[in-house]
Amino acid sequence: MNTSFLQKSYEGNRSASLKKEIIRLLVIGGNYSITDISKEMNTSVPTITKLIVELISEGYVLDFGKQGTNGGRRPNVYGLNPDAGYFAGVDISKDFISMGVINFKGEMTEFVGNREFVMENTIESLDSLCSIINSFLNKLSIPRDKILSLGVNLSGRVNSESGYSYSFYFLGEKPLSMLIEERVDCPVYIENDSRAMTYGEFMMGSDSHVKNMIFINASWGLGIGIIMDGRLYYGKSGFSGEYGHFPFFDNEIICRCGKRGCLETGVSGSAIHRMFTERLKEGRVSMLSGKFNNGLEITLEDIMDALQKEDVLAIEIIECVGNEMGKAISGLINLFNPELIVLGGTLAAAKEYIMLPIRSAINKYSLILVSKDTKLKLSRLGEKCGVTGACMLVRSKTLGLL
Amino acid sequence: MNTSFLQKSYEGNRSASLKKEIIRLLVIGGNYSITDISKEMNTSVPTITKLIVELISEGYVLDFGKQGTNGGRRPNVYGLNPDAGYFAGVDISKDFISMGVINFKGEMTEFVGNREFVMENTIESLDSLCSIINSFLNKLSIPRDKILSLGVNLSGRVNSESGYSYSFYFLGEKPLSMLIEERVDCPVYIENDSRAMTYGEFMMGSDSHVKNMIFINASWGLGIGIIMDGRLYYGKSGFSGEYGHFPFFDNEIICRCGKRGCLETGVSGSAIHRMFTERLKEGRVSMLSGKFNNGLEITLEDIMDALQKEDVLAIEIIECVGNEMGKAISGLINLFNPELIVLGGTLAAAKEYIMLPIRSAINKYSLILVSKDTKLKLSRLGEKCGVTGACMLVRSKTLGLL
DNA sequence: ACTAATTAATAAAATATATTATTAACTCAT
DNA sequence: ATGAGTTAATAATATATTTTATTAATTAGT
Repeated sequence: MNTSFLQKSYEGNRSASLKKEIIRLLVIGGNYSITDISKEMNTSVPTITKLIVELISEGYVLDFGKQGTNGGRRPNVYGLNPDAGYFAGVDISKDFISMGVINFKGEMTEFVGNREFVMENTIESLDSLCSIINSFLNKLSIPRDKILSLGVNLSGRVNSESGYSYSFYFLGEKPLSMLIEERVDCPVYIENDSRAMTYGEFMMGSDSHVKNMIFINASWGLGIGIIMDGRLYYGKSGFSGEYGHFPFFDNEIICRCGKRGCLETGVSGSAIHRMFTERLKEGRVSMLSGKFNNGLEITLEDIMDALQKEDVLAIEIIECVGNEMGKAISGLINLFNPELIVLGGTLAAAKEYIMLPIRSAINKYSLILVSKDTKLKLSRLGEKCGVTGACMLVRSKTLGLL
Repeated sequence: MNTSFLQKSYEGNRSASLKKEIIRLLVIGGNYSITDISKEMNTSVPTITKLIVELISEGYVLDFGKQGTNGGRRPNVYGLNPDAGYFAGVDISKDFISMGVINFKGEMTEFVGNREFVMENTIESLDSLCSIINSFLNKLSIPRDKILSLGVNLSGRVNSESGYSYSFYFLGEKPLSMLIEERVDCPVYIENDSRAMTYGEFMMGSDSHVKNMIFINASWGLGIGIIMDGRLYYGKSGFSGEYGHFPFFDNEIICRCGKRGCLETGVSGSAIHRMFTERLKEGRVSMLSGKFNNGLEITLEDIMDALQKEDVLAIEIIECVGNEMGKAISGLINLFNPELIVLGGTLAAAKEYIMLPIRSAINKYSLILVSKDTKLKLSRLGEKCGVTGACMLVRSKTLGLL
């Protein structure tokens, strides 16, 4: 019975499912002694011992020797073997892609951030994407067959289960995950970007005990991810979290989804970009006025840079958007009563410029009894959030931990 | 080892937890044969046989004899013993209380609907409530000690775990559940009304396979309940679902929560009541004009009655509110990607008068890809929804099935 | 430095659970 | 109505898991 616990056909097998539980524990909690695992899993020490021995011989687990003591005989501690396998992640945003790799233990060993890449809805663009991924993976010191799977983040509607992406790379009958799989020769899971980021923050964030959290991906668009009772929430087809298209405003701005009044039209990077260029057109001055008057395109990144340099117009617009975002977050607090809300994505770089108006709007618009439960934080992972999430999530999917 | 599987101290006990699983199966799926249970639970037939024999001798399960066949030897089928115990539920709304009892199998054996009762935030009001409950329970043919527990629904912020109610009956240091327990001499669990109704609809509704649903309790206020991945969602302190206080409108109407712009100020029974009386003041005519002009109070129930009689003003206002509600529901669809949305509460009596504008607003305001996943239905349970939910939920809590 | 107390790991015995074989109860086609 | 095929229930056997006892390794106090 030296078959891997990963195999699906062994689902009804107690020993395989206990092994999965052990792996889950080690994934979440790092290193454990046999006694701790035994207590945590309500399973006897001899049984755990047997399983750990097997997991070691299968290469998934390492014995890290004696641990610093707390009185009494020192236990051996066991943890995941970092070299048991690697997981790659790709995060595709509007104009950039980022890529990375984590080892079996979840430590990021490679990262390439914000490589320019313009996504188009064509097979050629997909080919070019996959060749970028391939050359990234080939350059690694890790042998290619040690990469167990690849996670790919996309924005918009993504059905992670079926592998279809409906908003980007919707190219005919085959699911996108299969198309990529054919090109990179490795199991591929696609995922909605906000959801992957949420999982990354959930797994790597400081508050690891948090069981109910909302992650807000405020980038060009606005999406959220939901962790409920410690599990990533998908919804019926994996389309949950499309908060950006909540009918929030009574404005006349047409959203990229075709509807009007969407939250995204007032609260998102694209909204900031629109408002900023509108103000410039109206003759408001900014440190970007020069570039603008020369007929050059102002990017969202330009605006975020200007903000860091305390550009008054940028500050003003961020504050205004932050206020509306705080109002929108208040709604989420009333709806979810979460323990934690994490703000991530491009706009999170605005730090206190955006957090301050958000906090004040929360005080104004949410039920105090509910919102006093809720901590609000900035993402710890920053620009690595998407890739970290892609990697962590693809590891969990591959190991069957979701 | 003839101790009840209900006892907490037996949590680490495999046989007790398997018994709980069997009970859970029987609660959800009705009657089962031993072979079916064995397959469903991935546990061997002899083990299940042993446990079923024990559960029968403990009085929880009955052998219902041979089942209609499907080829081969006919199996004995087993199900919950209806008389193993009873669960009482009380639903307290603005002006009425309803009460009921279910047997162990979940069948409602007693129901008293809409008894007039005005809730006030005083000990006297609580005393009077409890004496109503006591006289209801004493009049039953069921011996008092067979009532295993009592569930009480309240609107507003209710922490079901701690037993505190913060919006109503917030009477000093002791939790409300304890105060009621002292007066009715039976274990008491309090719950938010919308959440209890959600659970009732989830357990008794037609789509029993649905794992992701949202229930909308549109009564005097507006609350929702959330079922995610087959589990009732509470949030950190059990305050989730306060959609009525989502900052939705840019109006100047002060909500009962003290804030302005709350969804409830435009989408709720109280909103309909306000709009209706405003129109009457403005001189619009309705079949309620006479009553109004005589200086009598128009109730929400009056308006709903008028609607059934096709009162034009009532129809007009319901349609307008339905449109806004549909917009709000669109937001929920985008956020949750649910499989099912059930509309319940007082306003559900408006049936197609309100469903039509809701449906058309959903088409207008939600992402089609997401909303085509979602069925929208009226509550099947009607006025029994609250009590059913209270009973079903208190059974699940008592049996440890949540 | 030695002993009592504490925790870990292992071994032996006892218990629980699953597998397999056997018997029972039924349907359906001939 | 008879026997082949099917499913259920039970009995016997084999396997897995836990419990208890034992040994090992360590700390803290004297």
